[in-house]
Amino acid sequence: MKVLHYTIKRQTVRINVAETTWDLDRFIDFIEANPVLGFDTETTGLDWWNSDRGFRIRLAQFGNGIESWVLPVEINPEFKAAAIWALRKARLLIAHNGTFDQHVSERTLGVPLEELAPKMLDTKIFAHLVDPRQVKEGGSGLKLEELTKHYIDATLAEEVKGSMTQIAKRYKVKKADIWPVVKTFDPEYLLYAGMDPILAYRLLHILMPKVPARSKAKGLIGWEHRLAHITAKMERTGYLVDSAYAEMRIAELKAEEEKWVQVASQWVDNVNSDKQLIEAFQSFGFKLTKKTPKGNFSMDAEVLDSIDHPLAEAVKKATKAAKWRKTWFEAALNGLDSEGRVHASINSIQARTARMSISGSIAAQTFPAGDGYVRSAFLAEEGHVSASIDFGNMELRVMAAASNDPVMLKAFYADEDLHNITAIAAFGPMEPGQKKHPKRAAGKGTNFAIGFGGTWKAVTEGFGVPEEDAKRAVDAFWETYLGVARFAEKLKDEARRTGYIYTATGRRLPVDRRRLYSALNYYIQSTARDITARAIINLDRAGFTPYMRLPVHDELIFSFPKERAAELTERAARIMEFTFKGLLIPADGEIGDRSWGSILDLEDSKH
DNA sequence: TCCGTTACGTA
DNA sequence: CGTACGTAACGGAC
Repeated sequence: MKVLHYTIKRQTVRINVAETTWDLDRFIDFIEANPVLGFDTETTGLDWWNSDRGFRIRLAQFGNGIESWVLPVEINPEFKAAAIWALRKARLLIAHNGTFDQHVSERTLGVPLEELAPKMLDTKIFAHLVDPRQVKEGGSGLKLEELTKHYIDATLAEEVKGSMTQIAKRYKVKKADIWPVVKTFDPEYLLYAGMDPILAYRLLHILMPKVPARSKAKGLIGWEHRLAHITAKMERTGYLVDSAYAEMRIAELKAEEEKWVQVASQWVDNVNSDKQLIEAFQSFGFKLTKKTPKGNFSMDAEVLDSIDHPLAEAVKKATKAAKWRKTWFEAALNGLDSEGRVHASINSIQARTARMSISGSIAAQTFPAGDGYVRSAFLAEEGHVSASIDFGNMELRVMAAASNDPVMLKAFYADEDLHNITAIAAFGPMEPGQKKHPKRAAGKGTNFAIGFGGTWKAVTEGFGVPEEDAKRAVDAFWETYLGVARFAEKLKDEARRTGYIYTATGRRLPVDRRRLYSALNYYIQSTARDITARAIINLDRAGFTPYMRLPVHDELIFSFPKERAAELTERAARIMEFTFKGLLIPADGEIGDRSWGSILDLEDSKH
């Protein structure tokens, strides 16, 4: 047995590293004496779905606040058996981003998600309930290193968590490539690995009392863990990829890119270099004016659109083709497992407002809307069809219900078009027989922009509404929806006094006092997220998880057996819909063919 | 090799 | 005084 020591704030912690089977007696004693354990794994990478072709677990670590054990499970099957035994023996397991370690445990140790999730406490969830802000927003951050720095010891965070960077340098590899090559008994690696369960254990005990009483009273801790378990099951299921379709699009986009790079090459040798483009356009005599926040000349789509020169068109088309190919189609193919599926990483609680995010091989939340161009690369199971169920007007309905605004509520109860209502308030009534107000766009832009915390400028820039119309519509909004105005003021006042607002689910959201106008948006966005989360949890209880593929903000994507698709879509939509403060948030389903994209290509699709 | 900046896709 | 994300790329800093 190897023993390492490290000092956290003058307190010595001990890391035991098992070297031979004889060491396991003491490991077993430790586990039996500690029913609540910090837990972590070290692996060869992040691609847990490739456990049948190269992905391996290397170390399994267990610990309390002052002592941990590192089992190099890769060198000894008895260590592996001991790790499995410990996972089963533990009453509670504390891990940071425990979802990853659950996937690893399932795929490499055979201990399924269903067994670990009920006793897992994830410090990322606790950290988010205490302070959801990123470090650059003035918060604690959500990564283990950031939390260690904020709550435990800055030096420790730098030394231990930064040590993998140093190790990578020593092995002369990139930081991302160190995981499979670092030697099992490299002392720095063992220290890094052995500290993680200690840090997770300590963090939980620091964070637990800081979780707001209202969050605890509303049961948010248990609720978020259940949600994380369900999204982990969605990750495990993965999404079937139509490789032939992706390959076809890749070839098409490559040809497109080459064509336009060729055109651009008369003037620049790199279409992605803003520096070269600025020089080129200036040399042609174009006067650039738009600046970036840092004061450089801007070279975005708006600027390129305004320049009447073949280079501008070539740059737009070449860069777009390259980006679409790499970001969506090649990412999907690169992430394929041995069964032709990709596994997204669903961060069930991520944004300031707790919105979920999806990263990795299916950046679903950034897929181009409007048609099925990208989504057609993702398929329902054999014999299944794709279905999408989304909430209708969720954020505006939340705004209406939360503020109890009589005008807005009346419009929703009477099933009237709220964008028309806002347009009428600003510009007068519609002609008899008209379905759409001639200035409905200004009404729509205003309704959305206000929800974002915006002003008339947002309506102009974001929705292409003339300045005068935008100003008039925004003024009319606040004069018409007095309940919304009062609610926004109430939230601002709460934020001004306390630095926080609370949502109906008991979530506490910090609001920067210099940006009080964002309080309304935080409330709405976070409440909408919680309504989606609630839907996911209720669908899970009703047995729908095997059919669920991805959450996309106000929409859930499913793979349903073809013959039962209509019935299941209807049942799922009824489970999803929710009455928030007396107002129904309706859910509506659409069924396509095999691919996700086919839903958007339906003739009568609302997309 | 890392990181800040920029651009751009979504709700 | 326009919210929240993730990804790709450049180019200067190390």
